[in-house]
Amino acid sequence: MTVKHALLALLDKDESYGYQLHGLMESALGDPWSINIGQVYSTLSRLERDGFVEKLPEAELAHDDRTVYSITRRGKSELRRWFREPLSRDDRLRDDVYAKLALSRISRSVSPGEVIQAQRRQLLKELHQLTQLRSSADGPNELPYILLLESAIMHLEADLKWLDLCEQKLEELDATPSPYFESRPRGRPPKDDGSASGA
Amino acid sequence: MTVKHALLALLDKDESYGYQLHGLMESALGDPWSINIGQVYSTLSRLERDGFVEKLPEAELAHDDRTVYSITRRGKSELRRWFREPLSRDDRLRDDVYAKLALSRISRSVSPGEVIQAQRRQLLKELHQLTQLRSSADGPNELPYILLLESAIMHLEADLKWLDLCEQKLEELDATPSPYFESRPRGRPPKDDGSASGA
DNA sequence: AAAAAATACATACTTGGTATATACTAGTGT
DNA sequence: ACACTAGTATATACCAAGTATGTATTTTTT
Repeated sequence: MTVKHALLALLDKDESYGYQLHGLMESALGDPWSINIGQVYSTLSRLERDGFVEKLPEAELAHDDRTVYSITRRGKSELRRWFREPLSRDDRLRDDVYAKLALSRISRSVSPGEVIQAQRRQLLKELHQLTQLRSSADGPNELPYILLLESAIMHLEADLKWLDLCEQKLEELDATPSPYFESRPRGRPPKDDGSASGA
Repeated sequence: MTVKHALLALLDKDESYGYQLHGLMESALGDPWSINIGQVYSTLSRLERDGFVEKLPEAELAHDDRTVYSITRRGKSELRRWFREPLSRDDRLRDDVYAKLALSRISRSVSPGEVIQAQRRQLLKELHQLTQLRSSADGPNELPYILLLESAIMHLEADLKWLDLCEQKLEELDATPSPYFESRPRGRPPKDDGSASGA
């Protein structure tokens, strides 16, 4: 979703063509947002299909080897809509690490403790790297980049605190015998052969 | 990626079929991870293609209308690999809200302040909802779900703190006249017509 | 002049995800 | 008894996002 609107925003500032948009996007949003050049072209053609951008007539072009796009009225209104609409963070409830941890309790091919430890090592490594970057990024023009780093750092710290919480809670669990993470199908039971355990 | 390994983990516990796996996945990982049933089948066929799972021979089936899969040796080893390998969080550097904020400074069709405010309202709303859920989820069997909620809450709080930081930094910026978020292409300059400003 | 790098676009492919079509079974109401 | 609804079960078509690759031209470097 965001790539689409990033291109719209860039085109809202000035008409442009695929290759240039690719560079603009990287310089506007930084390395982590630099996308595959091919994606620029496919996204542009989808935007054109939906009437958000249009090709400049060739007559106005200085170079026949470039396909220059400009934003349309529909595109501008879509962009405004996107800007005003806040982004939902409910995808935070679909966390990969959580899933892995939960699955590790089911599958027994690895212990949750191991998963937590390995994950913590990784997070500490990444936190270290980001902190390095953060302290070396001090130029006055780097404010946006610094804000991005701060964001990532804050979330990494939250991840680490959460791992501690998990470890603690799981220890409490292991002390008691009750079976958590019990997993059984919701619907009709497996019906192996017509035998025992009928409701 | 995770859906693939979730199915592997479930099959590692016990052989199963698509429809059942769908239910198992929901009861093991909770609502936010409940996926479209169609995705189970396409993921299973990809897993089969890659040799991670295989269909049970029909002879062993009690019901000819079910396609039961079991995990293979390759599948088990892939699963172990995934469990031991920590997940990278470097995608935290590709934050949608950050991108939106940066783009809002470029496009001028909306002010960064507005974006921050709208986003904060949204986050507060979501935080409220999660806090409600958190306090009503107190059954002993809900520990995993509680951990998930805690995680989401912690990250929402980080988001909110980050928005405050942004607001503050942007105010400092607006007080000074220097042009941040300057965006120019990296490569060859636009070459409009063969005229001024040649290198 | 030749080699390397940058510019520019397009297409094929993979993956993740949604929507939809189909068919069968079991229970429920009238 | 009949229709309706809900549940079980699979498969396919479709779309969007993203990667890899192919190709051609131009500019810069050696």
